[in-house]
Amino acid sequence: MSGIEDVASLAGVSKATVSRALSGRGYVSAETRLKVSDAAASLGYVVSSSASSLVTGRTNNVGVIIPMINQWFFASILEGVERALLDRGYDLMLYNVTKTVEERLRVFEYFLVRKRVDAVIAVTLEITASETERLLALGKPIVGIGGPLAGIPTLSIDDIAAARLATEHLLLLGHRDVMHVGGDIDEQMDFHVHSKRLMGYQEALTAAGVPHDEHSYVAARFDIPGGYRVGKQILGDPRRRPTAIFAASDEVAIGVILAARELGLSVPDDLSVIGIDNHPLADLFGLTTIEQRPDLQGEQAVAWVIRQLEEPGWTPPGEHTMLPSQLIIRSSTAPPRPRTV
Amino acid sequence: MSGIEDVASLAGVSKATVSRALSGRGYVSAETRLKVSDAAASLGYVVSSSASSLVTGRTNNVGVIIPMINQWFFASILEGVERALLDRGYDLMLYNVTKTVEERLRVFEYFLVRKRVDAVIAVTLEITASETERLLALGKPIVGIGGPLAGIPTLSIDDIAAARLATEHLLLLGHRDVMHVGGDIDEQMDFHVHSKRLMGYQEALTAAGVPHDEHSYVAARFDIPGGYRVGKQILGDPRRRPTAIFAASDEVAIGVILAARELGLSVPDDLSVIGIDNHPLADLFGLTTIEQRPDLQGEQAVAWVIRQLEEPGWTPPGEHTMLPSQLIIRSSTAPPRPRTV
DNA sequence: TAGGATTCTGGAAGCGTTTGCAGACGAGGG
DNA sequence: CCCTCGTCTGCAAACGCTTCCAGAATCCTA
Repeated sequence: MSGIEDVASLAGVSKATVSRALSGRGYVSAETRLKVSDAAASLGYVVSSSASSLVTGRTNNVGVIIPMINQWFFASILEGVERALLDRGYDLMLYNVTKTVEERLRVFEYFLVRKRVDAVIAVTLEITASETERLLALGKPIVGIGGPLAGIPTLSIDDIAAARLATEHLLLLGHRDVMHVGGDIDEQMDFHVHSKRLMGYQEALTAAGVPHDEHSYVAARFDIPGGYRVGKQILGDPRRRPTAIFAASDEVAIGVILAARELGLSVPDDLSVIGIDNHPLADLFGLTTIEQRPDLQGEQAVAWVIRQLEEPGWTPPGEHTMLPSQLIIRSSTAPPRPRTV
Repeated sequence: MSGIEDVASLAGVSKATVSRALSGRGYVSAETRLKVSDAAASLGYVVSSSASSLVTGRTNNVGVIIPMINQWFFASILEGVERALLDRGYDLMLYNVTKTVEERLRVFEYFLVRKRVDAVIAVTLEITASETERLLALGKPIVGIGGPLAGIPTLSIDDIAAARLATEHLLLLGHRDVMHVGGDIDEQMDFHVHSKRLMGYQEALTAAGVPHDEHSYVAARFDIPGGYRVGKQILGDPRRRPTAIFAASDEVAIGVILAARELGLSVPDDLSVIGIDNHPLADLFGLTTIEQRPDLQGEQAVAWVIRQLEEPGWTPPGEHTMLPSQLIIRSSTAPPRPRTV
């Protein structure tokens, strides 16, 4: 491995000039710049990032804390973040933080603090006050996806509005017996998504004067099998069966659809189903849904974090930014079948 | 941020001793070690990894090149790799390399070379000879998941054997009309998985003396909608319809099952379906499959790479290691329905 | 008790960059 | 014609660690 010294002597200039020529900082004549880059290329020289970081204090790394990878929402965020970071010449350091206490501790106490990252993107991180404090104490830009989260700028869709929109769609079709299959409130891995979607659902019903109680909401594991299991349970009992279900995610919704099919129920004739996400499988199941784009959320988070890095003093607009989401109507929702008296 | 100097003066020792005490290298008395770690803790000191890397030449980073994240197989590998690396105190640098030529170039020419990683794990990387050469030229440990790949150690399941096993299971049940829905040979994102699974299928049929031709194999996009589309196509035509389908992945198999259901066909009464993976959804669909554990493959790759790092000269056993995989029988396969004459 | 081996510690020399400072040079304005 | 200003370059001092080396203290062993 050749160092800057070798390039300097080959190009017939000093190390300082090589550094300036290659980094584009400070004055270098066009002619010298060319000589230097030729020399560097012919030697296959690349700057040592450790040496460079040591003096500049910048690592060109961004740490990403994410609770899981193997799920559409999270994987999409990660893809978006990765793409955006690489585009801007930053590297991505991945920290998959699960529920385990010791793992969380390790990441917070140890990894993030070692001067390895310039900034942090925290994805739906349920975080304690002391952890927030620790992150802020780093003095590094940090943006959360999800939220809101006291003290750090976050972005997400407006979960309440999205849930309201979904529920209103069902109400508008004429449904009066709408159940909500959501995530377990006690088990939300993130910033209260589950309770916010439940809230939006309740708001819509209340506004429309449609009665609802605690039996209108059932918790499910947040994936297809989870939706399936709850779907089987709810739909198996004809007296309990609603005319429409608002599922808190497309995966749950698809599980419900599978359960309905298995019970011989037609969607949407016997049951309307709506979800949230616009998951890649939504189209296959004709699922009406509220779209969100986690990849774009990832890109946005990167943009903010980089902007803070390159323009000190700048801060993201507002504590919690809500991205728009829109209704996509497919074939899983329809007016309720006229009641056979 | 306090430096080693501060810790040294607080503990009343030299920088050298602090370094030794904290890193555990060289002689330090128990008493001094304690003083030093107390001082470090009270100052919130952590070593600067740039400074440390600069002198040791080690970054404690491992680069992971992966073609996609949003798919069970890849996400699982990534989770396995991440967990294993963090456990050993290494950080993970993520490079999501898609098909784009310029992106590949950028990663190979630029990112990996900047002295930022100690080793590389390449996941199902379809790689040119010159790229391989470039990777090897880094002189850094590198392990591939997938393979084989000339010159670098790789690991994967034995795709041919797995496909053979799956096909044999169908043959053993008495099927003679078995089709294969696989990936597009021309589009394989990785180390010839698709052609190897096709080959295993053909081998099994040939060995059993069951005739097969180019019409026995149909290419599908490698996901649920892909399997669904091809399933609709194959199963829609009663004259063409086989009694069993071996799908090259569980996602494709699930798509086929969905198509069959939609056509009013019963699985397994009218059609047996088997896949490969043991995807989380396999259980929900009662899918018989050949299990593989991408997370363990990831962990294994990490183990090899770290061992090479910590024990110079050691190399993984063999060029291409094949992991065992096993048949999991569920309800999607059964003997063919007796022919109604 | 002497002498070597072992344990412990500090000084100082790097590791490979970036950057402040100063000097050199040419151009342009008064 | 002199002075200033903008451009260009090199010297040398960091940046914050690790580690070689040498010296001191302690412990065994003969």
